[in-house]
This record gives sequence, C-alpha cells and structure tokens, in this order.
Amino acid sequence: MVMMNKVDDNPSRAERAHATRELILTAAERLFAEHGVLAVSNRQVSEAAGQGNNTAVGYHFGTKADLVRAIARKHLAQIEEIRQRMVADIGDPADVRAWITCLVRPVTEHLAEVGSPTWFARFGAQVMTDPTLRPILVEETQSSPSLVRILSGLNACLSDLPDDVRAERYDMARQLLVHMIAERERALADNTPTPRASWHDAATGLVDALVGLWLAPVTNDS
Amino acid sequence: MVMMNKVDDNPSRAERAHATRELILTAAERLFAEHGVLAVSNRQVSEAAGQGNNTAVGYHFGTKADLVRAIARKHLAQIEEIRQRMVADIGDPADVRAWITCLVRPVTEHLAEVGSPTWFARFGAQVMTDPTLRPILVEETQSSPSLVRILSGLNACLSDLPDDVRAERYDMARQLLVHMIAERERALADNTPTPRASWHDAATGLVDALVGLWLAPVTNDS
DNA sequence: CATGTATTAAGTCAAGTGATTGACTTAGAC
DNA sequence: GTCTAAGTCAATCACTTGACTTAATACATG
Repeated sequence: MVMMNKVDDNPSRAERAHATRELILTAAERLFAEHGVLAVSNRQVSEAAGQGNNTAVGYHFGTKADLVRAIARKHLAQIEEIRQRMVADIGDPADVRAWITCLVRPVTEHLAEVGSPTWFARFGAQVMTDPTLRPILVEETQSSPSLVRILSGLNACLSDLPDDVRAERYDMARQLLVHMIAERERALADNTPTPRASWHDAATGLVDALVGLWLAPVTNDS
Repeated sequence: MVMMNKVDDNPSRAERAHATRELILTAAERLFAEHGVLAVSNRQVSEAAGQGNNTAVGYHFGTKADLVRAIARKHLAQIEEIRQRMVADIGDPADVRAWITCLVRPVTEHLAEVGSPTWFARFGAQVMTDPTLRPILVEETQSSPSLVRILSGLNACLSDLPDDVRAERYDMARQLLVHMIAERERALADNTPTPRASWHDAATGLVDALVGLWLAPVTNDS
C-alpha cells in the first residue's frame, strides 16, 4: 500500500509552490488575453488555475498589478535573452535594418517558441493601453540593457534625423510592434486569415515597414 | 415670488433629456480615458454627470457597451464629416501622400477642434484593444463611406504591392494612427513633452512616417 | 385645466469583489 | 518522533456593482 498518491513524484514544498505559481501565471495570462485584464477577478484566476480557494493569487502574488508584473517579467526575461544574443551577433552597426531586426525578431521568435496558442501579445497590448497598468510594463521594459543598446545604435545610424523625429519614430515602432503582434495573435485565435503564414514572416513584414517608416523623408513645416 | 427656479430658461423635456445625455457622454468619456473603460462603473458615470440617480446611464443608454457605442458614434460622425470634405477635395488621385493625409488629418483636426483636454484618443485606443469592446468600434468604423473610398484610392496607387502586404500595411496604418494620437493625448494630459507642438504637426509626422511605411520595399522571402 | 408620460430621484437587493482570518496539511529541521 | 513553517483551504468581512422598485417632478397633449 502506498503511503499517499504523492510518492510517484516527490514534489518538494518549494517545487509545489513554484508549480502553482506557474499555473496561476498561465491561467491569468490566458484569461486576461481573452476577456480583458480588468474584467477578470483574482477569484476567476485562482479557479482557472485549479486552486480551490480564492486566496491563491493574493498569497503568491499580492494585488492584481503584481500579478500583471509577474506575467510581464516572465516573458520579457525570455525576450531579453534572445535580444541580447541578436545584438551581440550584429554585423554592420551602421545597418538600420539590422537594428530594427533586433527590435522585432526577439519578440516574434519568443512567441513562435511558446507555440500556439499564445496570449502574451494581446495581454501586452492591453496593458500598454490601460492607463493604470501601463506604467508597470513601461517600468519593466526600461530595465532592458539590450533595448537601450539598440536605441543608441539606431541613433548613430540616423544622426541626420532631428531628435524629436527620432523619438517620435521610436514611439511609432514600439506601438506598431506591440499592436501588430497582438493583432496577429487575435487573428490566430479567431481562425481569421492572417497576411503572413508564420511569426517569422510577420516579423519580416514588420521590419520592412519599420525600415521604410524610419528612413522616410521629414517634412520640415506646414 | 418665482414659481420655481426653472423659469429663467425654458428647457423642454426633450431638451433636458438631450442635455443630460450629453453630460453623461462627456463625463463617461473623461472617466473612461482617465481610469479605463472597465474600471469605471455606470454609477460613477452617473454621479460624475451630476445625476442623483445611479441608473441614469442605464436609462438613457442601456448597457455600458451601448454607452461606448454612443461615445464612438458622436466623434466618428464629426470625423467622417471632415473626411468627406477632404476626400472630395483631393487633387491627384495617384498621389499616395494625399490619400494618407485624408486618413490622418480628419482625426487630428477633430481633436484640435474639440480643444484641450481631449479624451477620445485614449478612449479609442482602449476600446480597440479590449477584446469585448473592440467589435463595437470596428463595426462603427466600417460604416464610413469615405474610408472605403480612401482604401480603394490607395489600392489604385499601390497596385504593385501584393494584396496581403497591402492589407497588412493598412492594418499598420490604423494601429499607428489610433495609438499615436492616444500617446500624444496622454502626454498632453501628463504635461509630458511631446515631439510635436500641435495636432497639425503631429499629423505631418504621422503622414511622413506612413508614406515611408507604405512605399517601403517588400522582402520576398525569409 | 386635467391627465398621461417622460425624466429624475431615492432606496433596495442579490451577486460578486478583494482582503483577512484561522484551521488544516505536509515537507523538512532537529 | 516532534516541531516549525510554507502552502492550501474554507469562511467571513466590508464594499461595490448592476438591476430593480417606487416616488416625485415637470412637460405635453387634449
């Protein structure tokens, strides 16, 4: 007779805690993407994560903002890893397209790695748009050394652009990246046709567009 | 002795109803932009609109989705008006920049007309990102004849682009427009510096970027 | 003038929320 | 084997929410 049905695997206390943390994270990510971050209560997250009680989220993460931050951290860390590699491998530091590729591909590659269905893109787009959640993601993003590296690389390539326009177009690139991957993710979830067959191809399309956007001539006045 | 303090003006029943409808609309727009659509309850909207009754929103509009639709309609109608004029006045129908201008300027011009502070841009960005609210705005937007006119005009100019890429870049233009004006509106509300001094200049920057984006060469593979 | 009706006010209700609490289980330290 | 603390669970708290009910107000119509 077995002592308990737990003997087959030996989940240490820390392991079990980590496991439920992961369960909560993925459940929350899915629910947030599907129904909206604010429309989902901590209770629903706990239940969807298979936790019988409603305290699970509060116990492991605290407030919902903390949960959002944890989800963001998890993905951003993996994206940062890919991005660091790509930045390190960059060939010609005067090539605008190379820097833009470093901006786009780590994200799409991460989504491709996670495998369908993904929820992070829709989650991220929502968080960036919500006035109360946005600062969380902005804060977590700013702490990326590879991103500031890319920024300075782009600045060097585009030194003839006015500072304001550079800042403006960097904003545009961020918005485009965040919301276009969310759009594609939505289409995949809805079985709606997508203009590109894979995340890789979608990234190509984005890079094409961003290169054009960044190199576009600047109208002085009017 | 006056009969009542209502004698000074003579608001007919319909006028009063319309007035409170407007009060509710603007109050809701502001609260939604500031705190998020889902974070604001119909009660809060009613109170902010100066209605002692907490069901005022429900009475005049129905559900919150209906309220969102009403806010969207109000602004989209005015934007549509400007856009119709601009499309009618278009000079060279083979000029990509002209069509893109018709896409961008009506929106910025409307925001400039409304006058600071504006809330519609942040409101719109949120609605477009929320999975449950998004269909409302999409639906309301599709009913714009001038937009489909612009679309076909652009298609004619860019007939050498593959269909998929054209669709993709139209999506990009939409996302960029929606979220960049929201970004600027946020900055204005926060007293954060903006890359452009006026809505007109911001539109110029957007048009510049979109022209570059749309005319960018297409990478065939990889 | 009288009656009906649209609008606003005020109060109530069940359902659902985050947070707190204390009891229970169990892994690891001694 | 006992003890401790991490992790889980169930119950409860005060509070907010949308929906509903009822009453008061004031305009419109005959």
